Amino acid sequence: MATASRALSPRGSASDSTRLRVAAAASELGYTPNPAARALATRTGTRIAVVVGGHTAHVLNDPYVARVTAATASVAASREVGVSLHWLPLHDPAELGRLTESRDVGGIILVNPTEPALATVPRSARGRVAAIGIGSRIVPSFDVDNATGTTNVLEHLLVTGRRRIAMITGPAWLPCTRRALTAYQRATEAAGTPPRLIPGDFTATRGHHAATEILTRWPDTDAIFALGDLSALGALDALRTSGVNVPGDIAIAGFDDLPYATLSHPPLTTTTNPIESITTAAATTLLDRQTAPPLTLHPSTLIVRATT
Amino acid sequence: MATASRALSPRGSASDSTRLRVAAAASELGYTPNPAARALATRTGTRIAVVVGGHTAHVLNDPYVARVTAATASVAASREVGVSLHWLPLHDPAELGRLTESRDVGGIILVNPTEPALATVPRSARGRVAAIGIGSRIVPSFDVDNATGTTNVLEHLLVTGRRRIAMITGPAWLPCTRRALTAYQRATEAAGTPPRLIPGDFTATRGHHAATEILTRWPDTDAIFALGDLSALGALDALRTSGVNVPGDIAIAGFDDLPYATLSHPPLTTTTNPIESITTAAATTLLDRQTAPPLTLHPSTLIVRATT
DNA sequence: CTGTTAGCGCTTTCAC
DNA sequence: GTGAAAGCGCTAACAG
Repeated sequence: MATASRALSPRGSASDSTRLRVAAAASELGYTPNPAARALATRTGTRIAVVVGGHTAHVLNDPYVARVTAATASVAASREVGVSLHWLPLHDPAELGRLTESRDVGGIILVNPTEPALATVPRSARGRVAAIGIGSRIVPSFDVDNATGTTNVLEHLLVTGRRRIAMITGPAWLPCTRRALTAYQRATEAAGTPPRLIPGDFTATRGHHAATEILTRWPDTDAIFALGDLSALGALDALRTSGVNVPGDIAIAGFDDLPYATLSHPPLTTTTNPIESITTAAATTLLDRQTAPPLTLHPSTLIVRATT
Repeated sequence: MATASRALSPRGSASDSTRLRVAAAASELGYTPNPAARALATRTGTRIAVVVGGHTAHVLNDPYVARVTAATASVAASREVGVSLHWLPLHDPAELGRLTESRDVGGIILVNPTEPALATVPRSARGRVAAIGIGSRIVPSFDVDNATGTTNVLEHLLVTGRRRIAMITGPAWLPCTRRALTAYQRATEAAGTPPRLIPGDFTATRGHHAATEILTRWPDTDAIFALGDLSALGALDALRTSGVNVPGDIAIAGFDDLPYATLSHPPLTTTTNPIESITTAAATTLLDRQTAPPLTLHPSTLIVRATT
């Protein structure tokens, strides 16, 4: 019994002969390991929780979150574990603590956490929590390289002769927004270009309004960079309505490279957000109990289409 | 110990007094049930598998599949179980049998199954498998009401004076395509209108090509109905490029009501596909071990925007 | 390296 | 209605 267990496990010590013998017997009898029993014996947990920070439960319907969940569920499948999806109310992150205590949660993927939320992760949970977004001393972070992505976009805008570049940001509480913001400030400063910031929330509607606002506040703007393709598309829509020529009068660039980015008129210049690979990396780390570096950044690559 | 178990379970027989006493003690000691132990004892499974039929593993990256997975993971979370995501190669559906055998899979949600795939579900799995798409004698189906959705769209097109309506379908192997097709044939026949069918695959690219093909094969077409918003958007793009006026010359309608549908020029008329509610219904049935009717159809509601 | 022995935390007989 | 005892299928600890 124990021998069998050892033989089947890659890290158990068993001679090659028994290993083979056991493997043969196993397939002979149609043996299938029972993850529940294993989880009980090793108290290792039977699922990994995807926990999404947000102000309303609505975040659970976000397509971006859906992609994270699906990618996690896909790598989880190969380890015979499951994934559950939870909303973490940012005004009361206590729920996170409960999940880290839960005996059957083997790992937690924190999506869009805030500093306060990260602070509630107990030290004892080290190695069982990973973040997509910012991390902390005990939570390793896996994220898209927002700063470089933003810098690349701005660089491209500058190289193509734009000088008065406005930016539509994401929600202020989102750490990734802040990183992009810093990159923007650094770039505009270096170029001796005036900073023009409008807060956004990643939605098309807000992007639309933001663009209108930009037009009235800074009529001589010659480029708009929106954090999030949906906002960029909304902005594009607003400009078209106002009779502004894109990219003739104003260039537009987004962030994410959503499927629809290629369908707009003109097709949207943007930079990729490889969320599936990011998620896979985070989930793999958790499931294989690897110790991850504090920060793993996945590159965002610029895709120049016709709005710039 | 046993008493406690009985008291905590809603269906256990215990007097109200002990039930209260146990509940008090439980919260006092911060007791948390261990799903793995329960799963082992009841051999009830520790996760539910979302199994997606398709020809390549690429289906796992489909945003539609992601939404199904996320919705499942969300209801699963409340029952303390997880979700895993699997690709079911349609050319070799044997994997499905393996999953139904697996001791730790408590339920299976079959996405886009085909008849052959459904045939591999053993009778013994009745009650542990639900389908989003077509079902079978032993697999209850949860789906969007494709037929009525399609009929509504066509009705709307007819009422607004369109007579030569072309349809861009989905992949032929997808049963939902066939249902929509039937509705289309019925409607065109009733209206004494010529059927004009072009196969599609739900992508924007294919929608683009399909529209071009429609233009050359049936130049007098006055409406295009695409199964899937992405295809509709692709078609819209093609028409614009060809200088066709939408909706002046040709009306366009899609199916799904994706977020992008509102962003096109003009905004796309479409009909909803409430996949989250559908999924929630299927998952709930599985997790609560309810017996579902053979077919549960969720309504698709027409959203008239400006392409018709 | 391999066999034996205890549990992991719950539910389920089975007596009382 | 309630307690005692026997597992569910595995791995960890301990001898050999």
